[in-house]
Amino acid sequence: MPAITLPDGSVRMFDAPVTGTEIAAAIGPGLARAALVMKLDGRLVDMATTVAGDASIAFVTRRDEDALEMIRHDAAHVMAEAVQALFPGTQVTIGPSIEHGFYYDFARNEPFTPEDFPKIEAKMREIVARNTPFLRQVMDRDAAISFFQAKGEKYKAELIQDLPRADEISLYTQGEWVDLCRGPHLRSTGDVGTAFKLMKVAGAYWRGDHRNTMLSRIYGTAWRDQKALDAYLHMLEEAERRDHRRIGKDMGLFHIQEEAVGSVFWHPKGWKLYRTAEAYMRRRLEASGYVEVKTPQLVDRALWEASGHWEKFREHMFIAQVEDEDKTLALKPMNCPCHVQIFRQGLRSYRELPLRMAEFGACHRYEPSGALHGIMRVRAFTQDDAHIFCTEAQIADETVKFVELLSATYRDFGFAEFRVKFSDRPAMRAGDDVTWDRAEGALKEACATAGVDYVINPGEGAFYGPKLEFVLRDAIGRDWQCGTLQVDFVLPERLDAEYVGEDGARHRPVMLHRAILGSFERFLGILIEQYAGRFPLWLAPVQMVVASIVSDANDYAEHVARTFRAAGLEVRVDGTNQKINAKVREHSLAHVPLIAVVGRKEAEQNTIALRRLGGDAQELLPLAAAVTMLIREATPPDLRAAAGG
RNA sequence: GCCGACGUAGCUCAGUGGUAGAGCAACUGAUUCGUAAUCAGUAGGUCGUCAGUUCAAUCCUGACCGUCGGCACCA
Repeated sequence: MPAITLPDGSVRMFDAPVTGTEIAAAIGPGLARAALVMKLDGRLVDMATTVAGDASIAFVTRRDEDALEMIRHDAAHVMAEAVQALFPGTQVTIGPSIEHGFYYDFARNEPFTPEDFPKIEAKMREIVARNTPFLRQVMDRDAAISFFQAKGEKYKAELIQDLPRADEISLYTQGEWVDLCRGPHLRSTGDVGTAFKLMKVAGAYWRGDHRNTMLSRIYGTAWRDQKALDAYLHMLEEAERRDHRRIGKDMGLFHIQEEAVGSVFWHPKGWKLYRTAEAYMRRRLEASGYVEVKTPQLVDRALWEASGHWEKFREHMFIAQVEDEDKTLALKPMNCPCHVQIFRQGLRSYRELPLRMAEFGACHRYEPSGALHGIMRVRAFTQDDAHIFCTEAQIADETVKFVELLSATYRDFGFAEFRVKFSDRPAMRAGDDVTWDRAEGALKEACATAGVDYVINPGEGAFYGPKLEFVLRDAIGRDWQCGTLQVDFVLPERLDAEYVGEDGARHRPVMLHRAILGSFERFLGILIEQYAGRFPLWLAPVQMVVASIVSDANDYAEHVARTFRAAGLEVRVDGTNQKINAKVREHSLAHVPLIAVVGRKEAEQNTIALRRLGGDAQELLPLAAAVTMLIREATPPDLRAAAGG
């Protein structure tokens, strides 16, 4: 006699066990049509699930977020059936739903190409139109293994073998086709709908391990309806326009070429942007009690051996030899060992701690070729790096201070939101477990004090200590680690850093490795995408163009430019022989925030006609007043309070 | 590094087994014009590199380099 409680609190009695389908039908024909999946005591189950006892039930319709995930999951099943129908001999492996869609990994000797998509999509539409129910079936573990082995699906058999003993093995059939799946599923293939599209093919290692076979992955996207699909595809096009590689080229910010793979050639405008960011960081660090240093690029192998990098990191290091000397040097992949060398000069006192040592350190790392990505992932980059030498008792306080500094910095650059990951001990690590316990504990405690919400990122810590990763998202939705804070008990030990304590004895300091932007290259790449090249005035590499209407006004245009330049603005003059329409268009497309238009009238009256990017209004302003106003607007955010703005 | 796709003028792209085209940009000339494209002309390419097939290769084949999308990696 199940009593079914519905989301509105009402209770319905049934005199025998009922399926979700029957409950929905009992409530009304509209719900019976719309209900795709049932939430049984908070757990998603098939509509065909029988409810024997009292339960609370909610029905998921197409509009619910859960439904979208299931549409995607089921689309993966539909695609798998289509692929196996079209390409006999292909084995299925796994096919989950993901953000915006789904994928399925297939084992096939010949990889798929995008040219196969139309065929597969057509077959998928057939399967959807066929509208066969997804039927759940529980099978004995050994029977399931032999079932899949008999079908030649050795990957599925392997998956079942590794499933926890306690787990029920469920199979889902859709017509003739059957797949191992935990479920739940929509009612039938028709519920998937036709708002899907296959997007790309890719290789992917079986079980994510590069020692395993490479499978052939097909990515697809799926939505509730065509409108949502179209909106998504449109969003992707928009995102492509924001791509920092595209904008970097269009705006002439930087380039990369074959002779220096993974290194950036910064052009004047890009370098101006870089310097603006660097100057900002330098002011921030000075105001936060950091001292800045500069350490060598090329350092003898001996130091890297002492620090542990030679052992753990050598294949990622650029090694340099000199002909006349029997020495091996390496381009530094990190700044930390060098900073310890500065710390070790002379005898340090506890009174000097915390010692915050910053460097805009240029590092080189031999990154795998497949990892390179524009200026976001490069082999030569500059970190806004610093190492805080402190006592264990100071970790929490320094972490809190750091998080505050990082938040203020991100906010000033226009990133209101960022995510934090806590990466704990990796498999390959230096230091014993007791030390790791202490380091992780201290960092967690500090996070609690700083009020930082984080997600655990298991096993992803640095080899010398746990870390916090501050993650920003690019235009295409990819996450990038920018800021980081790492607790390190190991390196001070290895490199023998010590200070004299209050007690007169020698002690080991703790090192906090920390960066806010991470690498300038990566951060600027994300910044470019964030603003799609339309930077706020203080960051814009060219802040103003003075455009003359007639050549008679060119001298005045130069005068205007000189006046603004003297006040600190980056200004160009466009005195070319073009119509003002063309000039406005050109500089607007180049994302110049301010266009000062000057003709005979402005020259006579000592004014400018100001036009701002993104608007078509014109403001006629006396030159002197415009300078005062715009210089104030162009003040970097950290200086605004001081400037009274 | 692995799987796949791609590489033609500064940029975006078209094209063909008989050594290449468009638009924009550039340059020259004319035009002096009031807020998102003035007109005309000129110039510009070892078709990523190296081999092979062929009477003939930018096109077909292979290797390499690079880029792009994933996977793996990211101290």
